[in-house]
Amino acid sequence: MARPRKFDEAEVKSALRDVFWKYGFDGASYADIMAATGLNKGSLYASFGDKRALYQHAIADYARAQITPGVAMLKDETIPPQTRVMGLFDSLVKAAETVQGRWGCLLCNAAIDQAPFDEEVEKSVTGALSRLRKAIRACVKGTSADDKVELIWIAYFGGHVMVKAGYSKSVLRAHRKQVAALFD
Amino acid sequence: MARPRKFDEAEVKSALRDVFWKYGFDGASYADIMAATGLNKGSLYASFGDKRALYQHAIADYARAQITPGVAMLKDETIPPQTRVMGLFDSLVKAAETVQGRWGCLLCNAAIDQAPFDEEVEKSVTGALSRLRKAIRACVKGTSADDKVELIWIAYFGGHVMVKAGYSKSVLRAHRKQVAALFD
DNA sequence: AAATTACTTGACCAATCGTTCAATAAACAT
DNA sequence: ATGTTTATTGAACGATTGGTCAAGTAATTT
Repeated sequence: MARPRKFDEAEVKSALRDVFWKYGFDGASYADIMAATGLNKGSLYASFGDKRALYQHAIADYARAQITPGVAMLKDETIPPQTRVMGLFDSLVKAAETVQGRWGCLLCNAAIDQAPFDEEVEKSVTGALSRLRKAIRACVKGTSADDKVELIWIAYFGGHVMVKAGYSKSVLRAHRKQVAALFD
Repeated sequence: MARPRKFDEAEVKSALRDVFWKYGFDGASYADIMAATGLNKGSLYASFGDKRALYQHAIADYARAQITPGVAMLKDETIPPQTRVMGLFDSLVKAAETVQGRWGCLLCNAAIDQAPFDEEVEKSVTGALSRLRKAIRACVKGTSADDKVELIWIAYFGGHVMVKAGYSKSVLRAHRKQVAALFD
């Protein structure tokens, strides 16, 4: 062993997550990244690799912090399935009031503007998102369940995007109501 | 009068539209723009202004080519209101099969990644999109009409985004069906 | 304390970014 | 045909991009 790292890896990763979340891959410059992480390029390269690798770390951290808890909640069998799904939209409405929430969903953003041009990103993003989608699927029973899941999914994905595009919470509320109606 | 322009202004504008549509504002380099338009930087600057001005031209051309016809169709009183709205989703499904359609909607893309940082873009985009939205509003009557419009709107906006993100037509079909159900 | 190991720094790289401009070319008016 | 006006060209600008690396620093081991 020799000199240990000065920084906290988890903190750096969540800083990476935030900076790419806010600005996107192209929009985030090394100046932004250095400011957010407190590390300079050399350290970033030595520890994590190039910019695309940093982006992958951001994606992984977003999945850990946002998707995994959501999946866990959707699998919580102590709650009625409908309530679990609605919980997803409750947190979406709540997120819309926070600074980070207004940046949309990092994975959805990545799916839109990076996945078409980067196969590695495409893999990570669809991997994480499909975990969430499958968890939703398990909460929906009955006739035309697949159609319902599609609608819930687009409501979730689209909801994030609408928030990022600046649409007000009332859009989300109407949306949430519509998803609730699917369970009647 | 002196030397006239060698290029066709409408052709250049639609080339601008396509290149920004496909790559986004940040993603489109002057190399791309020059290749698409056939003009070099100097001519572009002399004729249209800087890059943001080019982007505004692209937005205007997209509105002319895509939004205005949609608004006209929505106002066509020879057709039942419901059919007009469904026509919007028919063309969305059809667009999903074309190359350009898979780039999403230029205005929605702009609303997501440029409008938050550029007030001029924000104005143009919401201007054009709200024309469409108002035309939808006029097609919806009865109780909770506003809620229905919100849902149609997010279906339209979100539908474009989902296509750009690579989701298959089946998503759109389920979505279309859901909008149709609003009219029952 | 000395040696070893690895992290951090900041200068530096080539490439590309958006932008400008002087020089050239072309069409109209006289 | 000549002069005027405008369009086009392509080289060049400084700034910034993502990426590299040798030198300096600091913690651990012997």
